[in-house]
Amino acid sequence: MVKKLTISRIEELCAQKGVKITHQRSVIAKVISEATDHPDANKVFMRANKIDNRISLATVYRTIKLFEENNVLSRIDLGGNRARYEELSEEHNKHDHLIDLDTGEIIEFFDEDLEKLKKRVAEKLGYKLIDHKMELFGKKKSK
Amino acid sequence: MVKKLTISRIEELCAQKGVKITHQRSVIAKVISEATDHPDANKVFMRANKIDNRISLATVYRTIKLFEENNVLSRIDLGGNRARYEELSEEHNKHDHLIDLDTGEIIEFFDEDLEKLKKRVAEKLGYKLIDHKMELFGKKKSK
DNA sequence: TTATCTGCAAAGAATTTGCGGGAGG
DNA sequence: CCTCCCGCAAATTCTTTGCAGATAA
Repeated sequence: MVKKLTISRIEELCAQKGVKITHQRSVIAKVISEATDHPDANKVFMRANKIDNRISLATVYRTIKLFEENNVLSRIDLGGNRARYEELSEEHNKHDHLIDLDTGEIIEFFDEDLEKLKKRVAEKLGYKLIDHKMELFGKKKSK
Repeated sequence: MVKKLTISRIEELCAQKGVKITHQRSVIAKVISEATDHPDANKVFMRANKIDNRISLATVYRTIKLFEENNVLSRIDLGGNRARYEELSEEHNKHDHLIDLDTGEIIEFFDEDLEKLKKRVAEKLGYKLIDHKMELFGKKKSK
């Protein structure tokens, strides 16, 4: 054991779901929970490894997959090849992404009407909406 | 020259945009235009290669990239690792995807209100909406 | 000819896996 | 001990590229 880290939301969720939290998993969870930039696996690795250099890239991948399978983490596609990740928010915090095509900046947003409409559209097709992903790509309007 | 193929919509678009159409590009365009299953690069290769075995996987990748850059093709993320593709529809035909979580079936749909709302949400954030991707994941409601 | 395009095989990048050693019951 | 976990390095998988010949303008 190295030191006790504050418990991240991901870690809480894991506890709820019965996913065992080891030291490295805890560090990886913390890194992802605290990230605001939707890091890819390698970024997560670098940050986690900086906190504790006993953490390997393989473990980062294994852990991310474990988290994904247990729905405490979500993979997002922001164009480009590598997968990027973010903490899976609670239902009422779930947000979408708007990517600034000029700067690459990612704006998170939530729109109640949009969420309702998604649900309604799925219903109309005979489906119960379980999950969804949406990315808007836009350019800032010069005032 | 082997034989004259019917001209696909992708090919038309290329002509419009001044993208040179070679024999292999024509075959690849045709394969993608006619596909209804959002094939990945390898599937496109196998189908194109079946039509004309002078077509290599490298060319498929190069051509897909060319098409993507010229906006006659769009890459979609349906979960899983590989990129998948579909013909880019005209503006008024642009659709989203609903993925059946039980069967993996992909349902294409278009909802006018949803499109308008997306645009409005982007505006509200100060952006002009250029493009967007949306996938809904749901389960069929047992009647 | 001159520029562009292709196939092939090799290189790269991202992700996964086999294996033997470790950590914690 | 027993089981699950981890680091390491090798293996896979998907995609890109260098090169020399083929094609087309």
